[in-house]
Amino acid sequence: MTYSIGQVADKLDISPYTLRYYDKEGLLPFVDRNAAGRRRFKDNDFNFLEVIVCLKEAGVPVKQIGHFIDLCMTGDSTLHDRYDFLAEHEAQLEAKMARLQHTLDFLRWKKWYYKTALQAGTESIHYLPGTNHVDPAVHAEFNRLVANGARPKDLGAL
Amino acid sequence: MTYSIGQVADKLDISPYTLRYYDKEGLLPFVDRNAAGRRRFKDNDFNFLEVIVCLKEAGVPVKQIGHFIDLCMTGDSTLHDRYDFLAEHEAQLEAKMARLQHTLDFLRWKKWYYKTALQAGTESIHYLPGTNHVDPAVHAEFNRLVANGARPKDLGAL
DNA sequence: ATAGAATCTAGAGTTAACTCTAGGTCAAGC
DNA sequence: GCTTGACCTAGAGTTAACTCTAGATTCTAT
Repeated sequence: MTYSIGQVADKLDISPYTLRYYDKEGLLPFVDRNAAGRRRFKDNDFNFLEVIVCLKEAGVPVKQIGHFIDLCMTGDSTLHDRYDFLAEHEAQLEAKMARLQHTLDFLRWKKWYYKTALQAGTESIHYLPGTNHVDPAVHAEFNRLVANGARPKDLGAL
Repeated sequence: MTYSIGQVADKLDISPYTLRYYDKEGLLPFVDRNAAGRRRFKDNDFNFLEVIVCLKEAGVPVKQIGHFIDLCMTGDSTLHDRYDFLAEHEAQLEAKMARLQHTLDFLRWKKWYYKTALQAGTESIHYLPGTNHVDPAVHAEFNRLVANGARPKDLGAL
């Protein structure tokens, strides 16, 4: 069974333009061509495509993905490099997810900040008396609620 | 207490170029200037900067962050819009983290794939007999190990 | 007082990752 | 047989987010 570029594009929810661009950048050296020069993807190619999509989602630049594909095409002598490549990007992704968790925590505290302002009808309830400056005690109060067992995600819900 | 653009840049680990670019894009309307026209950041400005950095990390485009800052400068009439804005990006970030978790799972399965190939000295242990095509049973085997309680993160460790 | 560092603006340059255009070939349905 | 749509390449265009340059000004430390 083989697939045209359009069929692959539909399956992966990627445009044919993008697939050709990936090919130009060396990400798809495994794809066959028919007599007329059109790309014919095989079932096994989806194993590579899956990896490409995964690395893209992980934020790996196209050039580096191309390097990984090069390693794949070279054979068993590169197994260790391929392992290291994946381990490196696993670590980077773990670090990114930790950062995003902090970002999410912050977003939730700010949501609570606006929820309480909204309920009071004015943001000024959070200001130091006689200023437009946020009272640091407000964040401390939020943290206290969380420390007492409230879930950040719930605190911000209207 | 006020801070120069360079001091803020150091604190936030952002270049002064980038801060000026953000200003040009309307993200920093709250920053004062001294008599010579130089930016003077106040302590309270860090509340805004924190939000900007958070939204950037969450992947929100600069233009949209500018819109949020506009809402902030307008006053209490926009409290609901600001709440909705944060709620929307909270949801988007949650979705992104779920996708990244899948990506991480995939990366770990591939790491295990290469770990086992490495231990065998050849990737061909994963191929269907007489082909260069990966046996789908290999992924199934990994899933079985996970279902039996192994942690994906540990399975790939050398 | 003065040298060197930091800042200012306007605007040009860079980079990554697409995204599309032009001009042509190929294939499937009527 | 002919039309319509999918595909091809080469290369131009786009967009976001910086990043830097030039030329002028200002601040800081001797």
